[in-house]
Amino acid sequence: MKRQKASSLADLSALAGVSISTVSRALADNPLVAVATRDKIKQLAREHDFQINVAARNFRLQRTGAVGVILPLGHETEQHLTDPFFMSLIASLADALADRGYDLLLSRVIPSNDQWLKAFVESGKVDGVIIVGQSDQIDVIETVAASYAPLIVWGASIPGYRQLTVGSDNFEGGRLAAQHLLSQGRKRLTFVGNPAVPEFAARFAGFNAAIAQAGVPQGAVLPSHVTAEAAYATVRTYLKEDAAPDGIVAASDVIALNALRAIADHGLRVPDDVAVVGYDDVFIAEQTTPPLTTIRQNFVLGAQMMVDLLFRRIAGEEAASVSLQPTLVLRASA
Amino acid sequence: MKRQKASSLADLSALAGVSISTVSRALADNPLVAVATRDKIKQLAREHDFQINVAARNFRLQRTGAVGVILPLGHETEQHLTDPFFMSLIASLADALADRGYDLLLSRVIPSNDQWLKAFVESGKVDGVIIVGQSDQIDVIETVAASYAPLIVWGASIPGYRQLTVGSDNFEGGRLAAQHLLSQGRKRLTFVGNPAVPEFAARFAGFNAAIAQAGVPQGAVLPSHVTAEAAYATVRTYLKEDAAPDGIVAASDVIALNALRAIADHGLRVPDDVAVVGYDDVFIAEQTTPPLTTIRQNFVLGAQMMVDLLFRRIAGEEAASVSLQPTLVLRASA
DNA sequence: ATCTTAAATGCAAACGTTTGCAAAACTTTT
DNA sequence: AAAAGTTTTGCAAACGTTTGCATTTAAGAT
Repeated sequence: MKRQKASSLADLSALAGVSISTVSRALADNPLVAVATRDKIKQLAREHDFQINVAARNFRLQRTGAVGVILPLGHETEQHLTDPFFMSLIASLADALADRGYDLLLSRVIPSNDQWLKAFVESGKVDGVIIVGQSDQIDVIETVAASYAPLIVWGASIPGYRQLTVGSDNFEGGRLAAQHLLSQGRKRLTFVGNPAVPEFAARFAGFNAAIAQAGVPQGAVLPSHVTAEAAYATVRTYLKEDAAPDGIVAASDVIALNALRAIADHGLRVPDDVAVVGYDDVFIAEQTTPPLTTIRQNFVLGAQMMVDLLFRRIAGEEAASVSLQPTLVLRASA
Repeated sequence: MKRQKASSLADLSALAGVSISTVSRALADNPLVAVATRDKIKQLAREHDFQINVAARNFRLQRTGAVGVILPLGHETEQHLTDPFFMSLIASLADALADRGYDLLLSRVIPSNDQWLKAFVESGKVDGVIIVGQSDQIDVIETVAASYAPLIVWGASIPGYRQLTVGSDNFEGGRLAAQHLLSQGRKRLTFVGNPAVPEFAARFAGFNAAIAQAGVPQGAVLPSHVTAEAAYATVRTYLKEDAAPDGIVAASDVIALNALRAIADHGLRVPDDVAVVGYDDVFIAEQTTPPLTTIRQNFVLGAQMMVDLLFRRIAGEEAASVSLQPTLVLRASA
């Protein structure tokens, strides 16, 4: 009993004694083909462990079977791809796409001119694009989004912009963080993070809103860059210069991590002297010393939403931006 | 002056008044076509910003233009994809592949049976496969590697196995770590990590070799799992039970991170009471409190080597496994 | 038995490329 | 000016699918 591998519909059609068309239809469960024929062909396909040529199919169907996931590395070139939050998001995206039989084409882009997205979209390598993080490329994205529907962005939904976004409510997240510190009776709050990043700007706005409502003095902002060294240096310097804050809201867990270190190096204790609230709840957040109280973004849900929206757009349907609610995760740092 | 987008060789051939074949050859710099013709066609292609249909080309050439990057999630299901080391490696792989015009197809696999790799390879979706981490799937990999050449593995090169590997010299890394602690006069060393993971086993062996050579008592091993909680709990328990070690070599930075926390929670100081050496030098290693002394694996070089070897294999050439030398990075923890 | 309708199958084109081979267009040699 | 060579171009097939349309086969109605 020979069980040669059948590697094309033609092979299979020869084995079954029917035409290629019939085989194609049978495997696709097309009701046009008789049940008996269909079963026979499927059985044969199993026996000869037939795997359809995906490239040929996609070619014929004029699609690619892949979705591009792009990380624009705008202001913080080194940081992005290794950022645990983005990685977690990508992992979840890979899963969500795999569920639909699509592949994930990973691409990181350092925007050199404002044509990079257009070029990528027109390269025909993907059926849709997911951009992870708006970076400083909102306007570039907006331009392309105007004429290219299957494009989803992880980031902030900004009034007046039409790009389809999925993101957590950064304002609310910032508010939650500040409110938590305020509720502990802390009064000298500082926000660490670069407000030029749109996500961070929203978090900062929420932070300020909470402070305003509580009626304590306006908090300071330390416009730190996202890189590790920058965050550390910023906090370190701040602690030396200024009256010490009793609470820090960091724009990301990575920044918080470095704030923890700067505070420790300055001889202060967390959370006794200074409380720290992070943002993202990346997997190392519970492993820091002390473990980080932080604002959790649900990246599994986020990834699913993005993929959902993307396929709706690919199918030509309407879809609206989604905002996910962040939650406060209590650990030891605040 | 109309500048419609030309979307196929046919479009372009109509514009240039030559045949499709000539256009194809011209764009490929085939010397068969006259220089003047070639220049004209190339100019036209630029003007109408022609992008060749990659799918069609790959289909015709019977290749996919993609390389699969697989993360087998054997013993440590949750840990892998978010592990900063793997992510860094993947990022570098994406770059190295992009340089060669290849795409990266990300796939994470939870091995349910021993057919997963065979199925993936035979799916025809990729021209080659890079497996990141052997996990507990060495034998599965070995079976497929016997008949499928374009397969490269990040991991340990084990005598008797023929799979083509790129990896850092884990034995040497473990030795370096232990030696560093011994050179500080520390005498009670402990290794934290699960030796069932092949990479970790080699690191442990190097660790033991250094101890044997120094003539101090044999170090203890704490076969911790890689997950955060497990590592923390293991070290915490150990510190309570036993005479405290004065040096810990962790099998990874993530483990080291948790060791730091366990030590701090136990009321001991790093490095004064217990020194800690990590492994990998992931990006958070310099951001912990205190920053980690660790063994660096050069993932950029590693990724390039893997891609190099892969393309040699795809081209049908011979290639041999590569072992990279790890280096000790001195920071504050040891 | 013949005609009509329905169900099942097959034919052939198309997707956009690359490439072996044949043909055409130039060059050089005689 | 024809023959022989050389360079340049074009024809057509092929890669493995899917699918509109035509055709065959089976079933039902008269």
